[in-house]
Amino acid sequence: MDQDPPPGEHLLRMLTALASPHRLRIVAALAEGRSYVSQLARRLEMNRPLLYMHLQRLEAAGLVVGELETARDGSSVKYFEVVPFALALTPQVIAEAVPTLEVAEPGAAGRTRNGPASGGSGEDTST
Amino acid sequence: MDQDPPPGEHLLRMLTALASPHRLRIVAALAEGRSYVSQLARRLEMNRPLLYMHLQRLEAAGLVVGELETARDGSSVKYFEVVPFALALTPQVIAEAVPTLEVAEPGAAGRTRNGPASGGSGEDTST
DNA sequence: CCCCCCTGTCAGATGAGACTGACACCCCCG
DNA sequence: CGGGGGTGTCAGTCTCATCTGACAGGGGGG
Repeated sequence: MDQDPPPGEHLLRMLTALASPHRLRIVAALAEGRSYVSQLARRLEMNRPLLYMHLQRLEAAGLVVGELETARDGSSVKYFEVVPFALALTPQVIAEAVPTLEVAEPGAAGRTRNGPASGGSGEDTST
Repeated sequence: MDQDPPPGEHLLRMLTALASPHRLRIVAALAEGRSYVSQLARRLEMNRPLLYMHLQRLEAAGLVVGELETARDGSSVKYFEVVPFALALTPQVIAEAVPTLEVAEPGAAGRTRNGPASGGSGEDTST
């Protein structure tokens, strides 16, 4: 089940996951130590369902991991902790990752939005 | 003139600027060499106004710079090129940048949602 | 003169994500 | 039994970024 997500897709996923003040704050909070959903919701003063969604997004991007622990008393508590990721973001990295981005999805929805594109004017390869 | 944008704000701006397949593609294209708007629009097969907006966003984040050059014949061409940025993205960096994020809109919204102090509930410092 | 290439900006339609309140369910404690 | 956490999920609303077509210029060349 461990497929290879193209670098471009993964990069985009990480960026979209982090491009949100709430999610940045969540990561920062988890960087100080693991916590469970309800507690974190109180700490950050946000609704549980909302926090839940953000956590799922972060987890989908591989930035945090959640584990449902069952205490001895039987109560279930879902702990989250941050993954020690390290992403060097440079134009070079982006340039190498982009070619693996899926261009657009034809097929489904009948939007055959074919573009005549340019009229073939001066496409030069000048520096 | 040269004010200090808080690290958190700047970080968020860069992330939101890059969290878009189109903008990633633009950066990748510019990484191969400078280009002007119309040419880039043809190359990436997107509308000029749209590309224009994305370029402004990238420029606002300080990831690219645009310069309006006037050729000898008087025609104006706006060239863009990528800025050699290098951002190391780690939980640590985020944790340090987040405290400088503006919490929310001040003034309005009298949500004095002050925590009734969750009492002595389970605010544990467990690891 | 008309045609072509370029920049810059806008009102408006569209869609995706953010956000809320409520629900079903579990388990312990008084 | 009732109350108090905790998780997981849902339908619905609402805001905002995105995307499009069109416009108003500036300037060169056949």
